[in-house]
Amino acid sequence: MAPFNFDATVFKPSYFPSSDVTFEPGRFWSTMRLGPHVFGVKLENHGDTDAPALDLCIFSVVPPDPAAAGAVADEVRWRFDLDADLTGFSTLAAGDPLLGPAVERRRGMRLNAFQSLYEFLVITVVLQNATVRRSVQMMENLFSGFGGRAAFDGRELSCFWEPARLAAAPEEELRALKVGYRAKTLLRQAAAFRGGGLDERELRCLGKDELEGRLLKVFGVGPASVGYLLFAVFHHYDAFDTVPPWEQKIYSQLLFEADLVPAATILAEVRRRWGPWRMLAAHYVFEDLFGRHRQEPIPWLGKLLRL
DNA sequence: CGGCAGGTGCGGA
DNA sequence: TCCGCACCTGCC
Repeated sequence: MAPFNFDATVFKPSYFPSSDVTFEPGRFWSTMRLGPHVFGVKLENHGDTDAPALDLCIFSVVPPDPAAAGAVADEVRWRFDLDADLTGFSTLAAGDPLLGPAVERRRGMRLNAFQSLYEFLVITVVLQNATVRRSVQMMENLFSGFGGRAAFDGRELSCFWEPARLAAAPEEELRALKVGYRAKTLLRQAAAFRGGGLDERELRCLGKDELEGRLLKVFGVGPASVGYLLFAVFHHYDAFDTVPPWEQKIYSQLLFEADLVPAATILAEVRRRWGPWRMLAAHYVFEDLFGRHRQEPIPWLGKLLRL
């Protein structure tokens, strides 16, 4: 679906770097695990924002059968939200002085979580109560302890592990990877997936409220993580019902030009301004801010980002 | 060296 | 339902 902005979709300035994905203008590489199989995925941009065209190349140790290749393609389509129709969103943005310029600069950007539900859950756990640098360190330690490496197309990237593999490890093995008290959470989550009690495909069909309830039952998932999951993994554009402490400071500046505004005030404001599009809108404003910060450092943001 | 970070589960009011 | 507290680790 047009408009589709390849570069703004595959590269999010606010995301922490991770060795399972890499990109350059017009190209994106990642590993993708589907059950026991690990694939290399390469995407190339062959169109432009108003006439999008993508080339997908799939790498594997043995040639994938058509069904497996189709499954990878379907996942790419879902994870980059390629079928999204953002017509209503564009109309909304046009009349908003904060959102408008951000959408103009990143027109056609989609949400992007190039991970499965289980994998993204691991990401939310390493984000908890940690600075960015430490999150990166924990994630990379987990890749080296439980994940693997896949070399394809002249690159070598990390890949995630199967939940069963991590679930079988003793807690000390995880603690040795410097994840601290998160070891218990990682073990319990992996065990939940090993048992097959959480089926991502099935969960995608649920409504937001029921889905949220199911996710909150997962050990280690609270209000902040569930918001990230609902938006990034399940594409609920309105999943902005909680503000984590560090984002509260950023939205206070963006929306009110103040140091710290109560969370409830921020939530009421984004509902009023952006309604059912509020998380997608916030995503645009956020990525635009971080993107501009990379080009030309924004002093107040620099102070908030503890590396 | 104590405080704190891109939260969460738990026990008690 | 709401609140206070502990929690790995590493930086400030």
